[in-house]
Amino acid sequence: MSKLHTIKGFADLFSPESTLFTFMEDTARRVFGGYGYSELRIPILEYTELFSRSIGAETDVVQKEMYTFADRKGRSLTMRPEATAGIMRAYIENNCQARESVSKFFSFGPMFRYERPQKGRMRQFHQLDCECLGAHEPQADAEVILMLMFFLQELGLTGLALEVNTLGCRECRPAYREALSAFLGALDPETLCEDCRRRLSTNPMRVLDCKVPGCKAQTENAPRIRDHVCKDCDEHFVAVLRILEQRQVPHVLNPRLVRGLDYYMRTTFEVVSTSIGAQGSVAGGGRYDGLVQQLGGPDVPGIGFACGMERLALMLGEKQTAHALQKPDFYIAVLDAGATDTALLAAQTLRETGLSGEVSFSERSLKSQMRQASKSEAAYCLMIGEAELADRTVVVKNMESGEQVSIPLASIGDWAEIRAEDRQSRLRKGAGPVNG
RNA sequence: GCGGAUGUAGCUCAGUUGGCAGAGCACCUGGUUGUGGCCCAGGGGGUCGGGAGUUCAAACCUCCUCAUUCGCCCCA
Repeated sequence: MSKLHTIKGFADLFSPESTLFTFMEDTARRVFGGYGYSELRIPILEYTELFSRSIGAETDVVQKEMYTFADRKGRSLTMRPEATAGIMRAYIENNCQARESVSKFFSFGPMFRYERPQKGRMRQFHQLDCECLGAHEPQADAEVILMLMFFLQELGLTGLALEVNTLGCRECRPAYREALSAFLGALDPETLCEDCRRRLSTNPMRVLDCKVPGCKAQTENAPRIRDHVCKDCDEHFVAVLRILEQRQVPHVLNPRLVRGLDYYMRTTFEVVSTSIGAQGSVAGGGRYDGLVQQLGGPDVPGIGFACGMERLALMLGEKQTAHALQKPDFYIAVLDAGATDTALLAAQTLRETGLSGEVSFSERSLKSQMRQASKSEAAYCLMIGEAELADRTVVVKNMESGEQVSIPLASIGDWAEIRAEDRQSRLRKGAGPVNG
């Protein structure tokens, strides 16, 4: 029989990584909830058309990276490569604009892109998404950015850089694109990398984003979109920046910041880390005012962002910000097989009182069991064998002090209650059984 | 889609010019001990990722393949 393994780029998440994901989700609910965002859960599978129409038919994501297949009736379905499109579909389909002028959603879950896996990039990866629909004001952009930065701060992350730019709108972007093409076309193609020579015709704005030093040097004096946007776009961007400055949110204007998905316009932003490898983009987003209409809905503006949870987890793990796993209160060592039932029932009583811990089921030597108890870092080791069973007692050993006492089985609930209260008060004092 | 690296015990990894398959940690047994941590002695464990080739002889050399990983690309 051949060994089974996971699909390339798909992973099983055990603790502590899974714990980090829970932590991020809990923090997201708390922070985003505080801004009036409600959780929206959307399907993982959608009709392919949804993504090709929103993300852009010419993008790499749509052309090369989607998990697309036909269902049993021959309809083309796609595992979502990102969340925004599905949220737009849900918004339109449920007539959300009729119920409230502004709708704010957050959502998280797995996304799928057929890419070559590497650090911070999986084929099944997880994103945390926020979308604000119905507000065209620059204050909405600023609030979204402030919320994202606050969320990252609440996760305990530092060393992140916020980059912002404006991409112009349908009115002014074509003119800029032309100006840029003209500039790039005048360059000696030999001085650009192979990829950029291709981009000249496919997506000239991406040339600005190239990391090859030669290309960077060549585009040093390229026309900047900031200088080519229309009056409305400029005022909008200035208003966003004004709030960031008032709040003293550190940020850098990056004229080269362009987004890979077609639907973005005006404000665009990205949060990058330099400490987690080549895939340093931790979060990215921007405004997408035409998208809802483009998908057949009303003309409703929108702005949002997505966070890469695997990338956040890399940073959390690295800094060990992770909060941790609670140490158990007890470990029950079973000295004789005949005492196992009693031990199990005692453990159940302890847990119902609020304590946590495990029972040893195996008939191993006491030495081995004590080693287990020690390894589990339980506060107390309870021991029960034939002798204890006979006089209805249990031996309770304080693992820290080494003290041990024999208490009646019948009063184990009382003992647990005292212990549980003790733990509560320790938690209140901040010296609880939580390690950092 | 393109490039580099890696794959040997449960884990982390050594393994010289091709010559008996190794260490540390973990696990188990015994000793010591204030019934656990430290220490001592012993033990179980391996398709050397898989397949083919070269050779008297391959973990080591060649080819193929699978997997992992880091980059490019792309993106969060």
